[in-house]
Amino acid sequence: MLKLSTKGQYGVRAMFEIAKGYPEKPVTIKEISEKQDVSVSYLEQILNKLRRAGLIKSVKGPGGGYLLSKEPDAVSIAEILNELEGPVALTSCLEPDGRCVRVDNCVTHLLWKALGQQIEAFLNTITLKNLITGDFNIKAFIR
Amino acid sequence: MLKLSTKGQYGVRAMFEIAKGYPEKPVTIKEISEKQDVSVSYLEQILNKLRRAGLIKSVKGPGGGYLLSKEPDAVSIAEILNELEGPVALTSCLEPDGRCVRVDNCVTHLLWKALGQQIEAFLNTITLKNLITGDFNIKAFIR
DNA sequence: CAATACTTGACAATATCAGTAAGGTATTTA
DNA sequence: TAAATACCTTACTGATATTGTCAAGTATTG
Repeated sequence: MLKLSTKGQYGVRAMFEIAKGYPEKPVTIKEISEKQDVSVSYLEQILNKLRRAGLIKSVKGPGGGYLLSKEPDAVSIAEILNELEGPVALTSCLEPDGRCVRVDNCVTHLLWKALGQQIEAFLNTITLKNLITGDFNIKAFIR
Repeated sequence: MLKLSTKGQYGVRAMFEIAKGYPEKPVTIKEISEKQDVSVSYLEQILNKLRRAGLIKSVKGPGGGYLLSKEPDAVSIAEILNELEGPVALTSCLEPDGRCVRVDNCVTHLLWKALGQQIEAFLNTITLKNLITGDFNIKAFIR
């Protein structure tokens, strides 16, 4: 249960590659495609969204590519996934524009909301820098 | 992102209704259907799985219905969702029978694994009793 | 024995996902 | 200034999973 879409997964991996070029070296789609084994076409869709959201900047022409807009440790996984898949919304009534007819007598509403917050909180603490250095601590979050 | 299927949602709500009858009063599908606004046919599929998994027992004949197999505070939300949707597996390579070709150089593998564990840990601590009394503490999990 | 309730399996409409394809636009370097 | 490089946009399609419905049973009890 609770699958992450490939767009989200690939997006994070693409951002990881771009982050490695920070702050100077633009990373091309082709490089990302080869290193992360994702088609150029598909990556274009993904990077487009991320660029429009301001997470990355593009540099055209030979020697061009993509650059991170801010420092790797200022980009959380939550931000990336939010742009590609929207916010965590375990049920449709928890979506930004969703309304729940049953809210008041819905015993599970609070449960899903709490879990969603828990997930967001986790993803907010992990950044691209953590991914690069590999030093995010699993145990810190489990109690 | 990260949607829960209706089967999982309805399943938890159905278990909540059944839990309210614990330990004596069998709860019929029809009652659940009316109180939780889910079709009888669909509930049959869901309750079937839960019964086969041993989470509930069925009593046939007039006055029959479904009963919880164990105490409400011994049934976690994780158990219910596990039966209906399988274990948390954010990516296909984290599924029970999945193998990841890229594991070794996959920077995100550990990340998704950690998040999955975090989610499972949360769901393991919430029980049907918590749902009934409404006293699960959100703040306890967020740091 | 009739009412009530559970059991099973087949099936279909939708929606979402995952990915491809084609053609266009912009920029830089030689 | 032209060729190379790279990004941009839109449309489309096949696969898969979800979300149920429907029909025809079987079992139990009052």
